[in-house]
Amino acid sequence: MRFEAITIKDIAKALGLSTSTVSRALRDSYEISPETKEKVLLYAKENNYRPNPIALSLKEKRSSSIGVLVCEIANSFFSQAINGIESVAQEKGYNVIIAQSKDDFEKEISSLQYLASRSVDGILFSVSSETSDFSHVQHLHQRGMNLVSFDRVVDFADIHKVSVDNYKAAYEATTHFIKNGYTKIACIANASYLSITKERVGGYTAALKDHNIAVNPDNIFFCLHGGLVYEEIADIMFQAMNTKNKPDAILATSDKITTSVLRYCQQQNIAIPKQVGLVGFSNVELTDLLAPSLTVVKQPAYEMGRIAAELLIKQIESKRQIKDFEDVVLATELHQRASSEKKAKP
Amino acid sequence: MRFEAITIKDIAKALGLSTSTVSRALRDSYEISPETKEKVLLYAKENNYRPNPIALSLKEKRSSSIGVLVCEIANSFFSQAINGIESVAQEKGYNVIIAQSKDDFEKEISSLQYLASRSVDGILFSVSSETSDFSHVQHLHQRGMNLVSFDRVVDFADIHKVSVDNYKAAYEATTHFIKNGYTKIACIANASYLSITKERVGGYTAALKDHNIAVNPDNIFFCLHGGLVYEEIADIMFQAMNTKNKPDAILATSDKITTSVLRYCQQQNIAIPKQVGLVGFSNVELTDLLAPSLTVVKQPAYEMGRIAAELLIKQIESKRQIKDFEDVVLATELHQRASSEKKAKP
DNA sequence: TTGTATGCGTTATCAT
DNA sequence: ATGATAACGCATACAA
Repeated sequence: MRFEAITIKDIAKALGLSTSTVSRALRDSYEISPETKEKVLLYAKENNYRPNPIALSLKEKRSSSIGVLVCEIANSFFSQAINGIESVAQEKGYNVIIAQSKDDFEKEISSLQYLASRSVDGILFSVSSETSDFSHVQHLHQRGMNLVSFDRVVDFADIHKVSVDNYKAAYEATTHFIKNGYTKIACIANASYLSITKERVGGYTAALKDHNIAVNPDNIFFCLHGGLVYEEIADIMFQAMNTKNKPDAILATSDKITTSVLRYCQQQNIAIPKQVGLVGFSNVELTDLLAPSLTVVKQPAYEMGRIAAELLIKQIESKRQIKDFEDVVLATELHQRASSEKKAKP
Repeated sequence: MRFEAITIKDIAKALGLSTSTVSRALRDSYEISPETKEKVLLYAKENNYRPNPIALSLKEKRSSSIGVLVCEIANSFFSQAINGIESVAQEKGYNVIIAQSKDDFEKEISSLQYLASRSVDGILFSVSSETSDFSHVQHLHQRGMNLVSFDRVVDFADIHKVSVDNYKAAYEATTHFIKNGYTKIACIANASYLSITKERVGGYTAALKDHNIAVNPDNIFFCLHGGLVYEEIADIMFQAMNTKNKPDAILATSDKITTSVLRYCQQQNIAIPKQVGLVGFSNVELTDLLAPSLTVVKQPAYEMGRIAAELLIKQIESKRQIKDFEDVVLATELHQRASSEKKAKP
């Protein structure tokens, strides 16, 4: 036996009514007699009737669900963002469907396609660090899919973007170093073409300039981390710590970079912040516990998720209103045309 | 303009064919001429045709999606489990729909109802720590919903359960203490009625007994943590560390408990493992980084998620086969009845 | 080889 | 106040 739920048809058959009567009774329509209403409602409750959301979706051309594409669910930054997204979706009556890109461009495309093929009303997405070609996103957008880009945002003029104030965070972190006497500050960032990277590096260089410290390009490191974050960071750290102009501080501009730098320092017995200052972007709750001397720039992932979800749902629902309005106009036109034809005929 | 995708009907109209021909051409049916097939396939590709999964769901009475109910997405244990679930779902062509119970019994019921109302083919769930009444789950099960219980499992005979070997893990952790000279070992566990708690405490007491150490009930602490984990653990720690028979080691039997104990020890300047030994269950990748002296029992959340998802999908698909078989039998019967009636008639 | 008709569950429109 | 019917997009049994 499989899960067989009761339908309007079943209720109608059981009570000797038509499906339309039952449907109207369930929706508490004014044109149904109180007795019938009561009968139907009672039967529905007793038999635990639930409208079939799929039939509803087909009819209403919407699914009441939103898709979320992140590179990795188990990344604490994204899981917190999803948490925020889910909380908003729940409030507004939407389902959340999750997909991962695993930082793989091909998987990103196929996941977006999958979500887009009319099973979701809108998509929240964070592009993978591999992604520099955004035509797949643009294509979806042109076809009218509701999209909101978050965290690692795409920079199209007309797609909503939600991200933390990376510039400000990096600026403040760098200033924090300078005020504490550090001057040779290295910056380790993600892939250079990502907007978050540009913003963070921008804040870093601006802070240096504002304090009359020359920006040394050799002190800015980018990484692509195709799954091997630690090894990549270890390479960068080795490189950085073995130059003649060794940095005295490091700005680690992402969660994974921060923890990797921490791990490297621990393995190499590099004391923080005595031998090298460190400010890291992080969401991992334990960071301050494990390395009390580490200054952390908290990324408000949960709030970002909430804001992005609110934006997307607002977009979905406003577009639906416009559509409804257009339908009314169209219907009126058709009606007028029909009646004028009627007049012309006899 | 909203997202308007092309349908079979559109293709049929454009090519002057019927919808069924197009449908069959797309499914590469043998009864369609090569030329027609080619025409249809070409047009479909050019116009980026995607079948509407919702219409398919309605027709096939399945949604190709599975629901996952956890208490908190942002909990690293669950986000890793979801990661595993998603990877299997992806392989098998299923969507993953996420719901959170936030450790709230009412929310757990409503989320399950929501997922169950025919929008998912099966549900993977981990009950909230508040849950001791399982009638909502049992009800779903009786109605034929595919269910797999994971992590915090329910103990019905006929619902699949997937969880880590908690007994063994706790047994080995406790033995580890004993071999290292600790004898006054306290155990901090979750709510006492949870199966995972019973297993973990069972492993702990068994290890003590097997090494001829008396089990002291005062050394076993349970917590319910309705959102305030740290405060609760801090209370327990204070209580434990201020008895005349102060424990020399602590077995922390969950992720959150482990990190809370760590935090408490740090705040109170209790050195680990010199003043107090600690073995913690954990999934947080940083644990070994921040407290190198901490022994960690890794919980294979990802693998658990994969196994649970595989089990659920297998269940869904085998049940579908049975249903198909029954349909064939039924159809044959109807056919035979119809033909015998035909014979009887003239 | 192709077209027509039906049904999945629901609601809206039109009829009674 | 209630019933019959069409439509949403798709697949398929049946008809031609």
